[in-house]
Amino acid sequence: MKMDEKIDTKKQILDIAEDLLLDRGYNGFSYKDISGALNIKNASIHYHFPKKTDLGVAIIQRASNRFQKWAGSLDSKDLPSSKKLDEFCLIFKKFVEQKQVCLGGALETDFKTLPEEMQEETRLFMSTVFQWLESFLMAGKKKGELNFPGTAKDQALLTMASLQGAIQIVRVTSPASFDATVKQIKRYVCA
Amino acid sequence: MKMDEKIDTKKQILDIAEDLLLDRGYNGFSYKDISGALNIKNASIHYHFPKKTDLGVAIIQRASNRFQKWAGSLDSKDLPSSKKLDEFCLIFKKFVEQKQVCLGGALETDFKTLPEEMQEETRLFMSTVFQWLESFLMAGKKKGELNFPGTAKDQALLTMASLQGAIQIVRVTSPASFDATVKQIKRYVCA
DNA sequence: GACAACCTACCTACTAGTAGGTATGAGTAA
DNA sequence: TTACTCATACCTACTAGTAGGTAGGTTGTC
Repeated sequence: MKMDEKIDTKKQILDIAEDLLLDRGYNGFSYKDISGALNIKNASIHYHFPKKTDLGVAIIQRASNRFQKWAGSLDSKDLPSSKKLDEFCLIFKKFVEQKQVCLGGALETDFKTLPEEMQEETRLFMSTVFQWLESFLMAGKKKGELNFPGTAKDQALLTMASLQGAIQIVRVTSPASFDATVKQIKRYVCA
Repeated sequence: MKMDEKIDTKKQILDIAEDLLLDRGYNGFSYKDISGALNIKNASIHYHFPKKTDLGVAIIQRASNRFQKWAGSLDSKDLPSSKKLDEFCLIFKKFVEQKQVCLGGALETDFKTLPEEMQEETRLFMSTVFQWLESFLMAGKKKGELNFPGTAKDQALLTMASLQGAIQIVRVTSPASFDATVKQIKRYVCA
């Protein structure tokens, strides 16, 4: 097998495992689900990711890198803060369409059952997102484009909690309830 | 064995199963965890709850009854809306102290792996909570004790999503972040 | 004697994970 | 060119342990 085919399989495993994680939680999928979907054997997954922990850590790290790339790209754009906030909400909106939850929500709910390494990666990932969100909100307020009481940290917590919760609530209501929640957030912060 | 001992075991099973559900999710615990904690055998749990589905449904129904009793009791009290909102947040705060998530959040995250009956019970439970929250907010606004833009339904969605998300976020931050989120919600709605 | 509440003993299916073998291709060396 | 070596990426075949669940027996109480 060629080099690029090897990389491809590893990437496919990650893609499917990430989907399964956001669909059913860390304890809701097994190597069998992945191998079945890719038409390979369980042992092949163990070759790329010896332990399920390794797979879990890889998913979080990849998502973390993806977010940092996304954030860096958005920061360099000259857009009004409300449009940037829309972009942030759009990340979640994409999960809603597939009735998936966000990575943070999935991992936090399963947190107590996660191996230590995954717990640590989850903390790092969430802290990265929170740092970006807080400084984004702070900058927006400074520019007079956003408006909220309290500290940017408080508002970042509320915003993140709302989006994370709203995405889960969609599973017992409808995608429209996510839009309604976003609309309500924006009524508050978009001055 | 006496009647009340039977009832007691069944109640203990429910208590422990509910704790496990809020700790680790529906796929994160097994009959073994319950039987071990109660020093009984797996088969005894199957006597009271033939299928895990039956156990899951019973947990949700009990929580739903508990909430309706709670809501009925609060509605009959003559308290300012902001105090009543505090009481509602206090339900969640109790979970935070044990680093548990709320029932809705746990079930929604595992939703796609739940048996059909549990999915339906989850929808009913959440709809009960939402109905109460919406009419509570509406009444509070009418009395001039609460203040929010948009409809009471929109605000109910935002409030619920925030609390549900905040409780989960505690697992990667600290209990203080829950308090900060609640404070932020109240800055908006408590006129 | 009937029934409730438990038990032992078992089942099948699945879990993550391992040991060891094989096919393929790239790199080197005569 | 051929032949040897090596690593990659997969495989078969297996393990021990756990999952939810069942059949049928025992015990204590009305």
